[in-house]
Amino acid sequence: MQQFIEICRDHELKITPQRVAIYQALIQANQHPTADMMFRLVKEDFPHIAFDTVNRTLLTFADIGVVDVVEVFGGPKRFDPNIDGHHHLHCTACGKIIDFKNDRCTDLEVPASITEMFKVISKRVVLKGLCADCAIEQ
Amino acid sequence: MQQFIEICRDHELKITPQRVAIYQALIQANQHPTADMMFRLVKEDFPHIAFDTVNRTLLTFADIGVVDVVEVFGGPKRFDPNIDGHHHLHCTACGKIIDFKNDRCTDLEVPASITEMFKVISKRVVLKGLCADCAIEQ
DNA sequence: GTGATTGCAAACCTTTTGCACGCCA
DNA sequence: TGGCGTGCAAAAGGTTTGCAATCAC
Repeated sequence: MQQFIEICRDHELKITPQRVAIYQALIQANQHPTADMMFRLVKEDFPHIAFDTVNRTLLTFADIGVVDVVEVFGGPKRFDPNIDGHHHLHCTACGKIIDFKNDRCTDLEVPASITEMFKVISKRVVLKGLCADCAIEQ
Repeated sequence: MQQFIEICRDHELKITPQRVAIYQALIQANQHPTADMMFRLVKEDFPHIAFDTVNRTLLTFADIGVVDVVEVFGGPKRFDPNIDGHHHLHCTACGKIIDFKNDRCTDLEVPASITEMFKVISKRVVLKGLCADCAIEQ
């Protein structure tokens, strides 16, 4: 939380009760929430908040690196409070996104032929398939 | 094209002029088009086609494996006529998606701890950053 | 002929925008 | 106090749905 306040100060953002509430909900959220999911979550502790505030705050947080906007295959944006280097499994049946850590993926070197023509900021391995629950049903 | 007809037959889909036109536009498209971009493109040869037909056909094509729906970070769905194993660069400034091939990425082994709990269908390395054009402007 | 497909329009959902009011610094 | 941030409402953009007419088989 102290860290969050510092990041806001660094970016000259005011510390408002709404931003604090959204940040707290975010670090509790575990399922790569959409803006709407975050809105419902924050509203429990902050009933008067507007959806619009939640959405704009999440975008602001993405700008300053507090959250990550993750890759999706259509549908609403999804946010990831986990900004450590990690990778994703996407279940094509239920839409769940599962984080995983793996050194072989994280240490994968981007070839020089790419870095010469493209300034790489982030790197992620994305796997599509079926999660355990959905694999059983099929 | 013969190949396309066979795939349709395999999936019991009728060969309609619309589907043929959309398929032809697709193999010419090079920039991971959205449904709307495809609609404009197809309309040149097929002025009377409805946006809806293009969109639904693309989703059907995705179902049968003729196109791939690619990962995006919000915004409209984007389709990829290139279904060979390859990887993506996403320019965060202009939104361009650039394909690249790289054996080290393609040969990356998914650890058994993942495949045991998740049925992997596809694998892709996704890099975010700045393309050459946008890197100059910054 | 029959059922899949198309075109059209409306509905739906998500995201964006403009503006007046309120609050943090 | 000044200007950023919020809440509200409307608009915009993309996708989905239902239905009648049409077309491929």
